[in-house]
Amino acid sequence: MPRSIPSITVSRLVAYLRVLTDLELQQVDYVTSDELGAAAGVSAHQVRKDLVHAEAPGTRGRGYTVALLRRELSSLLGLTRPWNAAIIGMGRLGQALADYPYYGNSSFNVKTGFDIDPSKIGQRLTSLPVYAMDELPQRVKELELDIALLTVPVSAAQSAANSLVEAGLRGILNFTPTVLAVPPQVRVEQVDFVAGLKRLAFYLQPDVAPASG
Amino acid sequence: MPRSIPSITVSRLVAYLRVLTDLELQQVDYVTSDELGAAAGVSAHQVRKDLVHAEAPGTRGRGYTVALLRRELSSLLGLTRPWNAAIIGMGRLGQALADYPYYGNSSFNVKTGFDIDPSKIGQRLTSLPVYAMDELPQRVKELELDIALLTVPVSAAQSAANSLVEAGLRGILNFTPTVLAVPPQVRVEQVDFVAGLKRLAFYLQPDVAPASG
DNA sequence: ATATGTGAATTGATTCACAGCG
DNA sequence: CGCTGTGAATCAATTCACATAT
Repeated sequence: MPRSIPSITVSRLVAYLRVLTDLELQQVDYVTSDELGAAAGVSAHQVRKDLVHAEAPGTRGRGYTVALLRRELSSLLGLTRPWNAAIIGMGRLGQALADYPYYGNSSFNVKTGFDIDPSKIGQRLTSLPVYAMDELPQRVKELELDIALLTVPVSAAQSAANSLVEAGLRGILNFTPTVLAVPPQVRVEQVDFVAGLKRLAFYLQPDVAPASG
Repeated sequence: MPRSIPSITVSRLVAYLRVLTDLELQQVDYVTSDELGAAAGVSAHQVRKDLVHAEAPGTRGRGYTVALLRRELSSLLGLTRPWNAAIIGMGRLGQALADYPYYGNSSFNVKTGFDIDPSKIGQRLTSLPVYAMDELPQRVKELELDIALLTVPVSAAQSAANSLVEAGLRGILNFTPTVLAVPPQVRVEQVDFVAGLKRLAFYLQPDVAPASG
């Protein structure tokens, strides 16, 4: 039975998981939908509806068991197995991602970088080895890569994505401001901070009414 | 008459604007809702509904005038005036953002950085000057800063946000995986790539049905 | 002919209200 | 008594269908 959860709900589940991880660190045992909602910026109603997807029953009168719910969400979101990632494009952003400390105790292992620039290949600009793009197919198999963090220039984004798909990667975290064309079995998630700036600009205008979201 | 457009619509308008900017560069004169939708990854119906908000009538039988629609969306989104931004937290990510080339011909000017680490202050790690956090209030006024790119460690995020609000900034682009508590006149947009990775992980699981979004 | 613009229909998501359980 | 779990009701967003303009 293939599960199917709307993308917007998945986003909130990710947010709950983050809060629960914090709470567990602080050794909090129980949390109510009210508290969880406040910390994640949504209503208690919303939290309870979302948690239907998790198989972690709460205790009426008391709330949810933090440890149990955290484990359950973690499992639901596929974070109990390791995922291997590579950074495609070792420019400034790629390098920053390579040394980003907050993958933390998470299930993501950033294994390597790729670049077309010969001057970046082989060296260790960061703590990661960097390979040439045409080594992608063999390295994907060798390192069992699942996910690409795509940080190439806009002009190279689609052709890089094509290579990724061909090499067998199934998830792309796309940092370029481009809508990538990929086959349906490949999932793309967008991380576009310039688009974020533009959304901000809209809402900062004096005659625009604040709308949540 | 304060305009009010749902956040999800604003996101799509930003995407259309990007496509239109490309088309204008390629000297394309007209674009249909069909083409625009394909390039932005949404349906033609959706495009036409969204463009109700823009005052740029299309030509029946022909489509929209690229230049006109681009200008209109740009104005609607508040991108015809300059916005001044500062980077809060000059770690790796902050430095990468400081030197990011694609603000391009956009209306965002990243003026300066701030940090609490004395070793980062004053120097020019990047092309930007870096000030101490306690200079924030005066610099916000002096440089007429509008927007903060928040790239401090998670543990410092809320207190930094408080300082930003107090100093009078009204827009925060939040790179930390935290839900910031801010007064209603302050807008926060989230850029959380680890959350993006986690959403990817969910959809990469073999028993999860692909849902769009 | 062709593609926009928009009311109506549909689908989906959120909020409500309250029964049920601890 | 407090808080979860969930059907029902509301609200919002998307899709459809077609009249309308060029």
